Amino acid sequence: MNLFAEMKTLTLDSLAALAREGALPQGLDMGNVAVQLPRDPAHGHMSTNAAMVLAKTAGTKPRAIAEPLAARLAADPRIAAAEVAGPGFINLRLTDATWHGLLGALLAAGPAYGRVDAGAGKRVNVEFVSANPTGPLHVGHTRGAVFGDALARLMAFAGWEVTREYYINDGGAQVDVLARSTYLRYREANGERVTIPEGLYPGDYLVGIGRDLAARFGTDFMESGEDAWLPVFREAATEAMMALIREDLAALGVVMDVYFSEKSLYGTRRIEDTLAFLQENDLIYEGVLEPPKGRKIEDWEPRPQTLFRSSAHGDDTDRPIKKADGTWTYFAPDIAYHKDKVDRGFDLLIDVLGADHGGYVRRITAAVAALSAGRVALDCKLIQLVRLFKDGEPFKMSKRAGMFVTLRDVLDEVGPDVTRFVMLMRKNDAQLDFDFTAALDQSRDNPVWYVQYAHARTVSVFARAREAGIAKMEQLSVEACAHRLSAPEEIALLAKLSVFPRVVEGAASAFEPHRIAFYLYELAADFHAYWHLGNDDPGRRVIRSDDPELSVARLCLCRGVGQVIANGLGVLGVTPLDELS
RNA sequence: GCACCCGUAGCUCAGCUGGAUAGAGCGCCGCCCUCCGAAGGCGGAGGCCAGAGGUUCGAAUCCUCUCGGGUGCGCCA
Repeated sequence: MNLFAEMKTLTLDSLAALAREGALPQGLDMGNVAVQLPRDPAHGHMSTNAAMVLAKTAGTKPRAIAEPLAARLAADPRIAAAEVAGPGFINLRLTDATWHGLLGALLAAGPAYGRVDAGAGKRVNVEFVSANPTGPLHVGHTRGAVFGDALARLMAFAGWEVTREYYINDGGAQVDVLARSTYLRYREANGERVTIPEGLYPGDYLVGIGRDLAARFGTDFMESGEDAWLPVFREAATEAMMALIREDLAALGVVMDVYFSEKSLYGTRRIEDTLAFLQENDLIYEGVLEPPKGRKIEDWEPRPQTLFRSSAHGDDTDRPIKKADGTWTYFAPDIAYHKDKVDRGFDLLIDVLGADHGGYVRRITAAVAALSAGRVALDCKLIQLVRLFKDGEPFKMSKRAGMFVTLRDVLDEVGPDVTRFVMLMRKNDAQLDFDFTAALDQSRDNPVWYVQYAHARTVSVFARAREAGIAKMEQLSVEACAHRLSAPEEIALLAKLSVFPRVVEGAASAFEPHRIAFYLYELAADFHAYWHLGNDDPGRRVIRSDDPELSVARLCLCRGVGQVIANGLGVLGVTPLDELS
């Protein structure tokens, strides 16, 4: 049930009726007509801008549209009052019965409340993390993982069919570096003293893999040349790293649907075929790039390369797909990979990337536009840096990875739920300061705790009700008692609950899961405020042993709040708590 | 030099794709509570939305320019 959608439909129907009657010109563009949430509660529960938006093209004054429209809207049984106000807004106040109906629908829908059909079953591919398989995931990856997964959940909740995907960069030079680093650990496990030279990966996490390989191959590769062991070690080390990464993601609550290997693109003509396709469309040519202006590159010399004409699709320059020595740049397999995604029939592609990949967005977007002839949109979301703090001090690096704070380090400090919520309290393109101490604080200052506390209250109140002997609790239905919810704060709370589907819709269409987190914080604040009213005035407590019917009505309201918090947290991938530790 | 992101209360940030008198938390000031309906509650001050133009009924939001911060810019991915 989406009251905003219902009211918008009603508004559009009313406008159509006015047009039929000749009160409005036929065929007006209704695209900008909206039903909105007024900032000021004095302006009613909802308002519509229809009269102002249409006045100009209708060749009349806003009030000339607003008056008859308001009269029609007011005739609807769900609407208590429709008043023309300000420059031409129509402010709507809904009847109490409408709100009571909403609560019934909410509780009936349960976990499905808030789902919308904006995606209409269209298919979206969300690619995220896609870290090089050369070590454990670090904080930066963690934020990307949390964002990508929450976005995937959000899109699914908004009616999209979602595929979560991880692109394994196992084709480039960095996996050779990994193999060499692992080989040294293998020698170490065979009793040799090794030092890891500059340029190789020094992290402790390779020690165990070296040991495993020593157990598997004994000393077989101690005397061989690199040609012999490199492919073996590359394969084994990459596999081990991906296992590690899957475990890290699982610990965070992230499960991918598809792991796509870059390597699978080589030797299968898939890159060649993709480029041939572009060639046919005159998007590939041999040429020489201009050096970037205003920036000195020491050893710049013009070289002929194979270039992709990305400037034909919105990029500011063309991009190399082959190095001067004729081998592929990373861009070539990336194009083939995105071609594969397009061919798999997705309607929308989303890439979640680190902010340092900002310069890459234009060219890959151009590539997808070219590959799909504009049918498939690619949207790249850039994830900004995370700065970690503990007790106000910058958080120190990990012991096991040697250089960076790992996902495991973060989980060890605060656990997956807190990590996820905190990382979703900020827009993806804003830098995030994450203070472990503050994130575990039990006070209003801490949004995670505040929202969880609200949920726990909506649960614990039922135990209190039983203790208080609310006898008819189990027998009374929402329908039978909801009419007792008439206090302004109760209607206001119901109105807040009615906004949830609308928030979901907006967040999904903007690819902004953080909106859910902020909504939940607001809802929690409203609920706590409602709850506290009972401290000063026992008559406003949820549980009134002298009035079981009213108690049950208020319990239903609590359950509704709890349900929405649980649903919202579900979208964020955070487990709602029934009690606080 | 060019491109992208950003600039909102003293601080950290929201602002529902253009709506009405710009919001929250912290900090500050005032009042209340010390009750297991616990880990606090209520209220107040605080703003030229970086600046200047433009678009229109209406701009923090869209366009242009300026200033200030971040990121990136062939042979890494």
